[in-house]
Amino acid sequence: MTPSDECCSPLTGEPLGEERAAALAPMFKAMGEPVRLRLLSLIASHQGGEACVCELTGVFDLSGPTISHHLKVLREAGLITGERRGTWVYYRVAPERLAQVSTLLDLAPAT
Amino acid sequence: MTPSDECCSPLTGEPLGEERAAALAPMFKAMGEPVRLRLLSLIASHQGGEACVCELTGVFDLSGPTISHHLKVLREAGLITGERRGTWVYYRVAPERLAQVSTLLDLAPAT
DNA sequence: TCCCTGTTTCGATGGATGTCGATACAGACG
DNA sequence: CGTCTGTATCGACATCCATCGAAACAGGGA
Repeated sequence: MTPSDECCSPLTGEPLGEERAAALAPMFKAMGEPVRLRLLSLIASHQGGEACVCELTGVFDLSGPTISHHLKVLREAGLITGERRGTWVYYRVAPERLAQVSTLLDLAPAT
Repeated sequence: MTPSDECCSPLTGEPLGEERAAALAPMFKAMGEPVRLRLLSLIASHQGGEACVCELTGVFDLSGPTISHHLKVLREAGLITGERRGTWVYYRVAPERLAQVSTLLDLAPAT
């Protein structure tokens, strides 16, 4: 499913339709795992806006395949993008997707 | 676990610590289920800022216990609060929690 | 070419989770 | 008090998911 949907009115606007909810949920689900949330944070806060997988694996007491799996989930949720440069693979966040979620949760500033 | 933690600097600020991530993940996990995301949206967008369970059950093709279970997950994640008034139970969102998440995902406006 | 390292995929497994029916609890009303 | 309705809990079950080791793939160098 291509997440090329236009953006999101806040939750408070109108009830989320079934399809919209089904499209948004995977993003939250991806961030709903502590390791993945930390991975996302590590990538987002990394200098240069990107982080090498080789730098991420060492942070956790988890096997390489497990880290790779979590990165795949984040990638398929559209939250990060990966690029191979030579031997190493670099990941960076997808800012528009994070902004989309942030906007969704923005309750009306002042009622 | 009391979610009385201080607020959140954006993801881009510094890497999320293990505890902070463990505290935040349940919120995302709760919203990572389409039915729960719609429930949250239904409550958030409902007139008066609160919604009766009796109005929520009919929206979905799911049993009462299942809806009750999802509301419990949202409640335990701190995203909604419930109050019984007579026969019916009313739920409303916890604005500060949603704002917390929204802020967390707010990437620095301009780098 | 062969090997070495970094990363991903595969297959298996134990534990978490969404769903249901049955049941229990809470409050209103005769 | 008994009963009816709305909501929550319980127990069970099927499915999903995080994790691992083994193996495959990618690229760089000897």
